[in-house]
Amino acid sequence: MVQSKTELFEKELTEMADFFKALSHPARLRILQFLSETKTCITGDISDELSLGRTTVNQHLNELKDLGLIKGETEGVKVNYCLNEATIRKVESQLSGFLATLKTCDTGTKNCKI
Amino acid sequence: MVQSKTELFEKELTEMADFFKALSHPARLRILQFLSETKTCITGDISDELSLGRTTVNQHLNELKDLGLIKGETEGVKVNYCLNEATIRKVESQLSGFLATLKTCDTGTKNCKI
DNA sequence: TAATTATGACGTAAATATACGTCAAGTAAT
DNA sequence: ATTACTTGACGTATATTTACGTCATAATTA
Repeated sequence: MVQSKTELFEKELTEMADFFKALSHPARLRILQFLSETKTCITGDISDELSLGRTTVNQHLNELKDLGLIKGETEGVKVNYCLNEATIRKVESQLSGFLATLKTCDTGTKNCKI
Repeated sequence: MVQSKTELFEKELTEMADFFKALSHPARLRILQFLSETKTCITGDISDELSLGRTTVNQHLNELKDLGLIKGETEGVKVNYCLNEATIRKVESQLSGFLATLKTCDTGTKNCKI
């Protein structure tokens, strides 16, 4: 029992950490950016855009999909990927909310060494 | 040469991803929260607060320090840890800036399957 | 000075993430 | 019907992360 201590933390923190994790790889950021830039639902091989193999990109897509950041709707053989703007807005407010509450002590206060 | 393809992405995306990665673990979020809540510079063992060993916490602290999210100033034997609010604000604006630009296509547009 | 305390450096086992190849199955085109 | 195409499932090698123990070192304290 060396690992997996995440259950020791509050659910909210863990959930937030999961969203940050989804955004912690340049390929996934690029995918989100790409889906947004094209202003369409992209079908099929996004791997042409990134310099990564199809299966790798698919893995990244699934991670984004699992967290609800993108949608992937099957249409025949192909799959249309779109941003899920609802979740993105939720994440945006949750994460910036967290960061916004982080305040340092005021300079001069007891124990404030800044 | 199986990995480390991050150099294939734009520097800006990679830098953002690095910040998000620093925030992708509940222990590190908890540390930031704790440093903020106490409104002081905490000296010494934050591991009392989390249910993690000292060396583990130290590792997390170093990751946060490497990215400039916290400061750790040595004072004798002890070390005072504080939030680095400047960097936190930078990350905050970077994050919301990135997410804010992510827009889906408009419903009804060609290739928009929403 | 000796004991205690605080921290850093180093090593390491287990877990997880990353990148990709291969195969299978379903759909569409010929 | 056969072929080509698109995707998902599975396996896997390598890299990285996580959690921690141990030892070393420097600074206090007794």
